[in-house]
Amino acid sequence: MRWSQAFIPTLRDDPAGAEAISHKLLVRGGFIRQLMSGSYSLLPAGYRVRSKIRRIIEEEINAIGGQEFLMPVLHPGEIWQRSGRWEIDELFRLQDRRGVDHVLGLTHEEVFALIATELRSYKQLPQLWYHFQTKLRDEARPKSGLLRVREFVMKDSYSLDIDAAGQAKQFDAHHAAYTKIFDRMGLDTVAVEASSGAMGGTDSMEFMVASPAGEDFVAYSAECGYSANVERARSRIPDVANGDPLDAVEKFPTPGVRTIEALAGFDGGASAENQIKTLVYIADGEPVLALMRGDHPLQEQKLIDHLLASEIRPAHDDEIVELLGAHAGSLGAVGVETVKVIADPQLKGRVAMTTGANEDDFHYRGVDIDRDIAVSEWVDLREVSAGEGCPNCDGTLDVYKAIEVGHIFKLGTKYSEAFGANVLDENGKAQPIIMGSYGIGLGRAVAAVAEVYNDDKGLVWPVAVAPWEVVVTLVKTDEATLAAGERIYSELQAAGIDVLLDDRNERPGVKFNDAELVGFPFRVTLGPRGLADGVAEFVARADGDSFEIALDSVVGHVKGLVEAAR
RNA sequence: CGGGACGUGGCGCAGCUUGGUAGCGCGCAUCGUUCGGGACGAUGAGGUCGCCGGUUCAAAUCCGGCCGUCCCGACCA
Repeated sequence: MRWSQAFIPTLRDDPAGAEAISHKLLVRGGFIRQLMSGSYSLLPAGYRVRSKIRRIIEEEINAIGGQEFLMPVLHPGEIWQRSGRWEIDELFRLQDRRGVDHVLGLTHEEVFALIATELRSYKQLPQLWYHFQTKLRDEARPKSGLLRVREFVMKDSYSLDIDAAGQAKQFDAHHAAYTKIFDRMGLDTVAVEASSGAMGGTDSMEFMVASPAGEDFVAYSAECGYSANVERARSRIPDVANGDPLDAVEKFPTPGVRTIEALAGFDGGASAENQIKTLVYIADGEPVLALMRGDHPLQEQKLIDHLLASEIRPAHDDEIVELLGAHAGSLGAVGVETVKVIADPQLKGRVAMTTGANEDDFHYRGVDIDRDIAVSEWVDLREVSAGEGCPNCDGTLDVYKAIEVGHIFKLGTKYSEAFGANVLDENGKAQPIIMGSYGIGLGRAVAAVAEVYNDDKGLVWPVAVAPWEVVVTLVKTDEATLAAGERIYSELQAAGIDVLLDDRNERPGVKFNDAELVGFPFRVTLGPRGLADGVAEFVARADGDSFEIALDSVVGHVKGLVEAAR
């Protein structure tokens, strides 16, 4: 391709309102343009990057036995009702001219499970099916350019097995393949324990790339390598000494006290670690009380995961009053028997605690959890913080921001049961197929690479995903330079290198700056000065070091570097 | 969904408080001089000032409604 005819609309200014580096640079470099909120057009350079990422994924999934499909994006609403996912807020629903419900797929478990009903025998398993297809999600808040969008292409694969051992094998194969895929893209990922959310299933792991533009928080221990999304992370914290127990709870007035801090500062109150925080949630329409130590934050996802709820929310004030008889700020679980009470294990064995009395402006002191509160379930609900102890070693946890670039799930039989995807086992008995699902969003992967590989001049693509591997920059477009450029350009092409010839009639500074903004890994510069001596200039974008190289050696040198880095 | 901000040539912005001629930088076109790190001069093209309504002799500017976009939070398979 010659730059004079290529559509690479570079911009001097950052797009208005953009914050994320990848967003700014992908727009400025002429890779993407926004169509509407959460929807981007890929321009030729952007599409080239995405295609290279797609190719890497395809190779690695084929290598573990994947068979490529292509499923529709428009689905009958009925299958989403059958799987129980019809109510998901992010689901785009629409009706055809007859008024029949349809949905735009936000993943493809339903459709693949439906095809899997054609499997008859355990002898046909295992299967590994995948496709690259557009997903549509009505996101509450699209943001950061390509990082969080409403329409994107995802590689999603689905494993089908007769038993848990088979599934574990395919799960591990994906784990290894994903590690390779991200490594080839130049991304340094950590696989972390994750919540499976409304996807269902038992186990899931997310592949995380550390980045300030990320939306997830990962807790990790440098000493043992423990890594978990804070939605799931556990930690070790010191025990708190109990105060002196009382024979019975004692109600006392606390006028105007509505918060943990206020009660801690109240004469006759209690420090935060000696308080029980009572949170009221509505989970799929049912109220539930979550009890935490006063100074501990609740991690909502842990509550969702435990309840297997598809939707939870804090209760509204009127619901709280109706349920407990008091407003938030005076709530407690003492004597509560009609509502499910879930307590964080940090409260286990605690006595002499203070909590709300379910009467405005009154609290109880001397609460003994085991004696006074009917805890239905003890569940870890606490969100960890940096500096706490690692649950697996003597080390300390750090917490960092990360981009989720891949997610792998063990789904179990949720979808196969919903669709009757069974096979006969060796005893002739029908068994539901055990499924796994595995996803990588292509656009987010492009953005993640851009987040990691950039500097103050622009993008710095790794060779394996660069839109073009080399740019041949002509400092002048006089006849001799143009001829030399054309010659090197066609030789590079013949050598199988992705090369762009910058034959634009622009000043050198403009060309150099554009080349750096777009982020070509290598640049070969030709000008009358060097040509007189039979040399070109060679520079690698990553380190910026340049040197002169004989014209005859250019192609060999570039070829060697590119092939080593692909 | 809660909070905040913004919407004016292709891009980035000023103008709005105090109503009256639509402006700047970049980009674009033509010509000339230049040209190994975002050149200079001259000429020129390009704008329903997000939309609808109201106030007014007169609205980019004041008022109301709506739409759109971004940021923070909530949420997020």
